[in-house]
Amino acid sequence: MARLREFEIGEALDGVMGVFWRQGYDGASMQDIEAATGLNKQSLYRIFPDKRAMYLAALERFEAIEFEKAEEALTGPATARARFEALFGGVIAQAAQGDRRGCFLCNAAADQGQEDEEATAIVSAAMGRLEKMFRKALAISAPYNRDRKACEERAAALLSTYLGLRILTKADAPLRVIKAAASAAVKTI
Amino acid sequence: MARLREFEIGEALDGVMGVFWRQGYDGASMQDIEAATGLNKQSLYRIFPDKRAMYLAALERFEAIEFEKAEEALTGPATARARFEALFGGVIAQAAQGDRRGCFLCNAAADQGQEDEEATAIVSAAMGRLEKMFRKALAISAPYNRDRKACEERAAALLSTYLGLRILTKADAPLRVIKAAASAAVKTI
DNA sequence: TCAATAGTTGACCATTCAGTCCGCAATTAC
DNA sequence: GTAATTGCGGACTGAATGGTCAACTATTGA
Repeated sequence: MARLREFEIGEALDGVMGVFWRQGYDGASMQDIEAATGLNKQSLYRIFPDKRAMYLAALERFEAIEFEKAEEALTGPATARARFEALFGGVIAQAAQGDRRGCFLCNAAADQGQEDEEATAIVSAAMGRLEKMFRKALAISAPYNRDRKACEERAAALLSTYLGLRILTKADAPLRVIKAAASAAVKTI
Repeated sequence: MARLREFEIGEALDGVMGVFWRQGYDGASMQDIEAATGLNKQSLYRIFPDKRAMYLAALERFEAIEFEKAEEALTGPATARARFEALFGGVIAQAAQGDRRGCFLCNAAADQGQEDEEATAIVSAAMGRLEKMFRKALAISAPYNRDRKACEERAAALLSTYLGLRILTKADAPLRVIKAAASAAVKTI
């Protein structure tokens, strides 16, 4: 006996995510969020208790999307090297298209690292899961299917490179450097 | 015929840097900066025209300090691998001591990337210089002293890993992962 | 002594911000 | 129709912000 919601929460969350991704927590005002979602404050506050909840929800949504993309790249091809070529290729393509937003999780680490433990926990957990995914992706090929230590180390190094690539993207580094880094990193596999 | 300044601008700048490093631009209020420097607003505003100038000056100071440290690590030892072992060892030591501030330049990229072109330019230039320094540090050893492409690619990959290490530090990743990443990265040299 | 600058304290201003509230129209189920 | 909810718009609040100003003391060189 009540009116139904006219928009998808997911779509609103996409808008929220975009703003925080681009502008950070403090850099995004409620006005920006209203504009990005096409909703007004009241509708937003009906869904989320406060701005921080919007941020955390956006962060978690980003993580989910990011994981889906990474999983696709890292399970499709049949060799470890091809898998990471696919993953890093996506980063390069993004940078080549002028998308300089970088990685929202990295941004969040820098943005909220000292202020919001919950945000840091989300980021930290995401990186842990990513590392695990990297290890699994490596374990399809030799020597990583036999040598556990090599697998762990390589996964950690690739994760580090991956995050670095996204920082370089955000920092507007020349595409040449981004491509070179990705290329060299893949060759180590 | 005038009273002399009673503090060192450099010391004040160190305080300013610490605050922005930890809290980001928007996250740092003038009150925080007053507390960190031990100066009051008026004295601060006599040195800097506004808050943004303080931020940019702090960023440049960080870059200078960071470069000095990197230069020391990357010119001391006699082999390329030992040089990067020294550099990454510093990052690990910092993380091991619980210093989770990460890299101010990376933070700045995330924090001010979309808002302040000058900050982005500083960050971008710093990364360019860092890449150049990495190349020079590699060029002492084979095959990088002969193979220019290998040198460029390796330098880019190491830069990416280096930035990634600092993000992992900021994101509170387990020390195990940071160490593993550094170890594997150094082995690729 | 005098002029000029440094430094401190506290008041002050305009703006912005997150968050709340109210009124109104629209939509749904009963 | 009625009750309940959604969405919109605008007004509003209290707090915090960056930045300025004025008044006062202290220190310096001439």
